[in-house]
Parts: sequence; structure tokens; C-alpha cells
Amino acid sequence: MKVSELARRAGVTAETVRHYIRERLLHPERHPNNGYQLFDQGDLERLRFIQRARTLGFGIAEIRDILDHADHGDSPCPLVRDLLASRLPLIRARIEELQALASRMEQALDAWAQMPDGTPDGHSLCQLIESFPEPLRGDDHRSAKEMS
Amino acid sequence: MKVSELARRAGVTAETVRHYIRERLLHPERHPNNGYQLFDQGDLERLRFIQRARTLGFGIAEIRDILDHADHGDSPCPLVRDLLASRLPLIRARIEELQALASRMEQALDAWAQMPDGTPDGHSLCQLIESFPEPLRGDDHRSAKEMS
DNA sequence: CTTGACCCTTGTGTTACCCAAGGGTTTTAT
DNA sequence: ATAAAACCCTTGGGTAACACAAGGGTCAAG
Repeated sequence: MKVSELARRAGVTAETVRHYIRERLLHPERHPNNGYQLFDQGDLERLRFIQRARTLGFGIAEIRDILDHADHGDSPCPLVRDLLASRLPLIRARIEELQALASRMEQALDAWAQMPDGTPDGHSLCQLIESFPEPLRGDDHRSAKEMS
Repeated sequence: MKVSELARRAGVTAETVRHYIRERLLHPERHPNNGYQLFDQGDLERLRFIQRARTLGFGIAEIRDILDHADHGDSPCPLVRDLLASRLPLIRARIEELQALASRMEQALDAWAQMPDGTPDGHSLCQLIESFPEPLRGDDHRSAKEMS
């Protein structure tokens, strides 16, 4: 099958497939005449594996490592376990950040009721935001547009 | 004060300050002789405002809008409220995604105990990942490295 | 007067794709 | 058979919010 069909069967875009090829996660054959990239059932399974790994939070470089191990006949499972174990706490931390963020937002919206939103007097930009505590240091945010 | 001092007082790097200048969130004066960027107390407050807005999940473009409104004498509060209200559900959705992700990861690590991780037989890459349900469509992930 | 500590601008890298352009190929419909 | 639709290829640029390095000017202290 060709790019678009593989993509359709896996439920991704053709661009995504081509991206994975560029990143060497997939190694399709080439039709000798026209240079088209050709995939078989194994590639479809491989792509589905990639998708599952992505939902588990693995990055492309990590998936490439996993696949390379497997391609060389080594079991990638211990690698996967370590990656999973090391990332889990980060995810938990991220969840807490976002929960704190959501709380602040709700708090802000709730507080809106008893605050005037008149024109700023030259000192205040927006009472609502200005009344929040200072970030105090530490990586926070990196959250908004990421979510599309 | 100059870039580094402003940065230090606000608890960010000088690079971040320069980035905000490039993005027109800050408009420092220039020392006529050497071209150094000079900030005053108002800029420090402005930078702190930006930090708080960032922890509330606002993007730089949105903060620029907010600041521009205020600079023109308009109250940015209604704008802020709308932005907050429209982003909150996205954040909640993102939290649920990550919680599901964490659950899958824990489930995977727990299941590890009763699974052999022998060399793949040519069909299985990693039982653990392959045994997961297919993504089934829908934007998931975008989570790992984002969290540094 | 020479370090060392800053300052400036510009350019590159990060993540996982999306999208457009320009140009060949294959399939389909007339 | 042929023309248009549909798909293929590669290359290059864009996204968010900075970090970092290079190359070069400036300034305060010893």
C-alpha cells in the first residue's frame, strides 16, 4: 500500500506518516519505477505500535530507540519500563500544575463578581490578575496553546 | 535599571526579558549613548504582571493584547475574563488526558510483573505496549518533553 | 589598562507535526 | 485516448516560549 492508504488505515494523516519516515520510525520500500514508498502489513502494525507508544507519552526519539532495539533482536521491554518509570512522576507533577492552574482560573472567575472592571487608573492593569500571588520561582505554565 | 537587574528582580533570566522585548510586551527606553535598554519600576510591575498572566495560562500574544488595551486606556478585564472562560475547559480536558495517560502508565508498570520480557519473536515489539487498546482517533498525547 | 561582567543583535535549536509550493504519476471519467 | 482529478515526491517554512552560543561593543574595578 502507499502512504495515504497506510495513513487512512491507522487513522493518521499522510503527513504524519511521512514525518515518521523522515524520523526513521518507518522504513518503507521504494517502487523502483516511480519512487513511491510502499508499505506492508508489518508497517501498519508498526505504525499502530507507534501510536500506542505516543499515547503512553513517549517521544519520537524514544520510540526510535525502542524500535531499533527490536529491529536488532533485543527486547525493548526493559527500556520501555525504565522510560515509563522515569516519566510517570513528571506527568504527575504536570497534572498538579494544571490542576493548580485550573483552580486559579476558577478562583479568578468567581472573584470577578465582586470586582469592578473599570478603566485602569494608570497603576492597575487588571485587578484580577494583579491580585494573584507572584509566581515565586519555579517552572510553571507552558500550557495554553499546547492543547489546541 | 538594565536588563539583568530587571530579570533578577522578577526572577527570570535576561534572555526571557529580551524575549518579551522582542515580542513587544516591554518597551524600554534606550540609553542614548550606548543603546542599552533601561527599565523603571513600572516595567518591573509590568513584568510581574506578565508572569502572573503566564501562570494563568495566557500566551504571549494574548498578554500583548491585554497590555495594549491597558496602554490605550481601555480596561482589559472583560477581555481577560473571556480568555479565561474559554481556556478553562481546554485545561480541564488536558488534565483528564494526562490522568488517563498516568493511569495507562501505572497499569502498564503493574502489569509488568506477570509478563515475560523475552526477546521479541518477530511479531511482538513489546507486549506491554502492544497489549494496549488502539488510540481510536482523537488528539491525545503531546505531553512528554513539554514538561522538562 | 586589562580583566571580568555586562550589553547588543542575530541565528539556531527544541517538539511533533501541518501546510504550501512546484512538479511527476496514476487513476478515472469522458 | 486523453484530460482532469487524485495522489506521489521533496523542500522549505511555520508553530510556542524561550535557551544558548557567537561575535563584538561597553563599563567598572583593580
